[in-house]
Amino acid sequence: MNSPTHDHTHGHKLTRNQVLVLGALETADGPLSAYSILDLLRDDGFRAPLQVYRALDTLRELGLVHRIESLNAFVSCAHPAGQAHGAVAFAICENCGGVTEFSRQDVVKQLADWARSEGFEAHATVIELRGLCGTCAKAA
Amino acid sequence: MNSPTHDHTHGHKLTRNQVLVLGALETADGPLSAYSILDLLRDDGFRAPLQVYRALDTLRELGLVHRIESLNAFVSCAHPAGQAHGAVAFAICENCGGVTEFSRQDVVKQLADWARSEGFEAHATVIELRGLCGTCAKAA
DNA sequence: TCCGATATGTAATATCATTACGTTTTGTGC
DNA sequence: GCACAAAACGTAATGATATTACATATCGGA
Repeated sequence: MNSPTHDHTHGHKLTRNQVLVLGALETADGPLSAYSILDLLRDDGFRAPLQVYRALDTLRELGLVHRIESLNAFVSCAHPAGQAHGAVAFAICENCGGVTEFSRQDVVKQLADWARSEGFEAHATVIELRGLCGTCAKAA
Repeated sequence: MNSPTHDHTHGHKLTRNQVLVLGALETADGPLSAYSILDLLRDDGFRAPLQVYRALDTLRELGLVHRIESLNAFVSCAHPAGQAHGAVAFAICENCGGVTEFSRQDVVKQLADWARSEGFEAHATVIELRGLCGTCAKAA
C-alpha cells in the first residue's frame, strides 16, 4: 500500500527521480530534509543535493509535496491522488516530530479577506503550529 | 525617531549587543538575515554569527523581534513598546521585499479551536502570506 | 528527423545555524 | 565591598541547508 508508483498526477508523468523522492517521503513517518532524502537515495544513484531539490520543486508545483518552512523539511501531501486543494496547515509535534496536515476553510477565507482589504495579492500561504501532539501532550 | 535606545522592555534592560541588533532591525526597511546584521555591525565590534544569534534569541523571547520562517530572516516587532501580544501574521511581498505584520484574532481563535479539538498543545504559530503587496500588485 | 523544452549529472560555492570552550560581566545576598 | 551564581560574551570550528554554473541527455511535438 501507499506505493510510490501510484498515479497521483492528473496524467502528468513523473520522472524516475521524482518517483524516488516522492516514494521516500511517502514511506517516511515524518518530514525529511533534502539531505536526508539524498542519503536515502544514494543506492538509487543520487549523488548531489540538486537532484533532490529539483525533484522537490516539481513535486511541489504538482501539489504532491509540501515544504514545512519552520523545519526546512518536506512532507508528502496527505490528500488522495493529487486531487487539487487550497491552502493547508500543519501541526508539528516538537516531541515526536510528527506532522499533521489539516485545512481550515474559515482560516483561509479570513486571511483572504485581510489580503483583499489591503490589496495584497497572495500566492502562497504558510500556516504552521508548533507544539505537542495529543499523544505527547498526555504523556508529558 | 525610532531610536534603538527607547525602552521597549517592560523594565528588562537590554545589553549592548541586543540594543545594536534591535537597532539594526528597526532601522532596516525590511527583514534582515542574521549574516546581514552581522555585516552591519562589524564596525561596532561584531565578529561572529553567534553574537547575532544570541541577541536575536533574547529579543525574540521578549517579543521585540520576529523570525520570518519562509525567509530565514528577522524583523523588529511592529507593536509599540514591547507591549504583550499574541500570535501575529506576516504578508511578504515577493517583489519589493517588504513585510507587513498584522494580527487577526479570528484566525488565531480558529486555529486554537482546531488544536483543542485534536488535543494539540500549541506553543507557537506561524502565519505567513507570500505574494505581492498592494503597491507592487498595481504596478504589475 | 529536427528542434525546443525539460530533465539530469557534477562540482563548486553560497547561505544559514549550532557546538564547544573559555572568559567577562552582572545581579544578589551577605 | 566581597563571594558567588547566572547570564552574557568572544572566538573558532563545524554542521546543515540551498543555489549557481555549466555540460549532457532525454522526451515530445512540428
